[in-house]
Amino acid sequence: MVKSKQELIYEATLSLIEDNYQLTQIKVGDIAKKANIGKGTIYEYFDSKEEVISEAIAYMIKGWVQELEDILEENEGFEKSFRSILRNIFPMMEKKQQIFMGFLMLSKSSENSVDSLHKLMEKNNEDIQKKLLHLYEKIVDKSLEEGIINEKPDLFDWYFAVNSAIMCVLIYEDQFANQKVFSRNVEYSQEEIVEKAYGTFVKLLG
Amino acid sequence: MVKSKQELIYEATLSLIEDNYQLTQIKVGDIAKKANIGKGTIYEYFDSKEEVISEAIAYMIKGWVQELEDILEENEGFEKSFRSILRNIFPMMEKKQQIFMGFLMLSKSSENSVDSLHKLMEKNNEDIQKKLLHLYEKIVDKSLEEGIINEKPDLFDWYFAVNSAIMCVLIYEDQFANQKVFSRNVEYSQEEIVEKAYGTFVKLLG
Amino acid sequence: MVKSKQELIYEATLSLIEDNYQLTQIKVGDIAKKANIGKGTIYEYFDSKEEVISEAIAYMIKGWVQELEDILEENEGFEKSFRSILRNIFPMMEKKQQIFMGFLMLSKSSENSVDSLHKLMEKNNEDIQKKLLHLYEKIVDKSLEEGIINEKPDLFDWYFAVNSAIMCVLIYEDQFANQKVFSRNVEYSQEEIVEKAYGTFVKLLG
Amino acid sequence: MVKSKQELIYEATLSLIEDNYQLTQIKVGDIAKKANIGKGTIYEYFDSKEEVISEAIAYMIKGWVQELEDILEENEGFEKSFRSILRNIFPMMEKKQQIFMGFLMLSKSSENSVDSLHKLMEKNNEDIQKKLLHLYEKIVDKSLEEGIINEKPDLFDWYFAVNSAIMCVLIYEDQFANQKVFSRNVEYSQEEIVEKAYGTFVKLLG
DNA sequence: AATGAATGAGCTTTCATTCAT
DNA sequence: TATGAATGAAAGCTCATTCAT
Repeated sequence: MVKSKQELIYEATLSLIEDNYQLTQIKVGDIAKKANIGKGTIYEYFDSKEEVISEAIAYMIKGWVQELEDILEENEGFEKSFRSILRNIFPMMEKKQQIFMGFLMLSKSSENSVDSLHKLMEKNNEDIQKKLLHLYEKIVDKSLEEGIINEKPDLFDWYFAVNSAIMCVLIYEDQFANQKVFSRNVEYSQEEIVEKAYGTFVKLLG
Repeated sequence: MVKSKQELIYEATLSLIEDNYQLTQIKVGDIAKKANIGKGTIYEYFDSKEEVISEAIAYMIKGWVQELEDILEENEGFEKSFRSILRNIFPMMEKKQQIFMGFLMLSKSSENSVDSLHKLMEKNNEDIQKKLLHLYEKIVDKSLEEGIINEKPDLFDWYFAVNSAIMCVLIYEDQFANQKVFSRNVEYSQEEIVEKAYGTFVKLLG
Repeated sequence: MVKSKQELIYEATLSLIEDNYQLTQIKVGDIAKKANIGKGTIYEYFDSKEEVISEAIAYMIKGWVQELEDILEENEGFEKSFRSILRNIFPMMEKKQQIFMGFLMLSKSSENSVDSLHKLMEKNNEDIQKKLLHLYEKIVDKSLEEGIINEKPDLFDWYFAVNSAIMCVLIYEDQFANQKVFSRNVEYSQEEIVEKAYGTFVKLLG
Repeated sequence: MVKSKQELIYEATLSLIEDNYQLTQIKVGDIAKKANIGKGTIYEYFDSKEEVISEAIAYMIKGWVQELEDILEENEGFEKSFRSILRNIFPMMEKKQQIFMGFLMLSKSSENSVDSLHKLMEKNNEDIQKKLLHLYEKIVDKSLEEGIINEKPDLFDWYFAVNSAIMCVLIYEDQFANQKVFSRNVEYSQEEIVEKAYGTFVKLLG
């Protein structure tokens, strides 16, 4: 299938983010160059640089959330599904940590922001937050069905529990993996971290 | 006591951040205006705008960590101290969420960053991370002394536990307080959240 | 009769001018949209945007001059004809004042102009100027025939006299009609202005 | 006396207009180069390119009107003064015809204009128009005092009379001087044109 | 030491023009 | 013949930094 120009532009943008550009210093010219198209072409499809970036990110995140939902749909048991989800966080983290963490914490912080990039992102944020919350709830409901937890806790509590499990992976990857902490290597296998993460959920809600 | 020029500049910068400027769009001119000094003066004390911002942030965070350590030093019991720490997160969040969350997740993400602001921040990050880890460990050690937990867990585990407790406050403030989630208000009192946060630590390590 | 593509393009262009676009900010895309044709099509018939605009204007002016000449051809007496011409200036002014005034003063001013639109216009100017002069002369000759004036004055004098009569209408419409001048309304009926304009010619040459 | 930066910028702009740039295609970079200053400097003194150009023109015109008023103040008799004014039009025309004619016809034409340059000009136009009208009235009043005309005509009539006299000079310079019209040279001396122009005023109001 | 006027590199965006279909 | 997606040169404007005072 031929990629639409939009997708081409999204992917060029995301690949710049992978190259560790900070969002705010991505240049339209860079995107065009990566995508092998003219600068002007970008403006045929988007109204501004900010729109390109914010939509590219939304595009990526929606993809991620979808991937994780697909895992749930496979109708394996809760534990298997959730562990599989956690395991899938690793490759997602690989290159796009900032975005990943940023969006897990999609926040009202930029509410009064003067920055137009952030203003535009908020338009997508609500939608993404909804999708994410929906995914979290599916996870929780599955654990309920299987009796892993006995009774559905408050919204905040189950949100925080799922989030913490995922955070476990993120924090490990972001701050411990391949690094010395207190001059000590703190290395675990991926499977060990998944174990800890899964355990976090159970401890918090079980 | 007379404020040093540096401090004057730090505070002007931080006050801009409180005004919800995105880091990357703070202008040297704005800082100078806030500080009531000339633009040129800033360059007598710093080599670049990036240096000003990153050091201002480091200055703020070190202050925060110090404040939290001071609470521990007051030699109240563990539970009282830790709850007091958690309670102190709220005002810190108030205006500087982005920074706060950003630094809790001080990460290797910007490792290869093209962005010079982030490059400079890393110089301070290691130092700050060390201070933070140190604070976390003091917390954990205190809980050990009092038998709240029985045996010192692995570095990653205790780090994650303290971090999760703090995250509980952050996530509540950032994503639930004063907002509808799933069209529902999910309001808790500050004390209820402190309760949940403290409980998180206990559940994870207890 | 089917309109030629060229005419279609001229009319789209002129209608943009009526909409009060400044000449220099008319976009090829706007013309194409107005004309309901593709942008590329315009370049099948014209070499550049400037050519389109300058020829559209020439097309319009030649039309005007022709209209005025037709009035003279009707073989009414001089006074009736000239008054009729003056009366016909009003609707011409309506929407295209800038053009109208610009062309009455078609000038050598743009002689060394760097601007390519004006360079191209000059190609048409000479032709239009000739037509206009010819019209003026016909008017003067008619007045001679009827003894309104006794003897044919110098070229500059009769040109200036006809021009002043027309200017009388233009200046009234452009600067007095529907406006306060010195905080006073200075309103005349169209017929009163025609009277003044006609009188101007007679006073200057009679 | 040292020229203010503003004046420097005005003069650079006006000198570009003398070089026959069309207003709309003057580049900020050109102005800066002419003025021997950096592009950025211009934005220290003006908010936009349009502001620079429109204020430069207003600056020039106010200068002209002042020059002509000064002549009236010299308290020579009417005829001498008015002829002197007319004589002074020639050098003003020399290089800035477009502007000169444009402003004599300062018009409501651009009222609904989409073009921001013209929008800004209008802010100055009213002021300039007032000054011009004031000058015209002084001329007329002087002619009244000396009995050149018997009774003060209507506003429109005296405005049109003075304007026509000036137009006589302008049209001669713009369309006849140094040009062939109908293949004939139509050359007059400057003094002959002043004679015709003065005569126009007298014929129209006398 | 402190300043802020001056700078110009570097950015986003526009739009006339081309050309494959 | 007609098209409009693609282009990239060109322009306005911003702002970190310098440096004469």
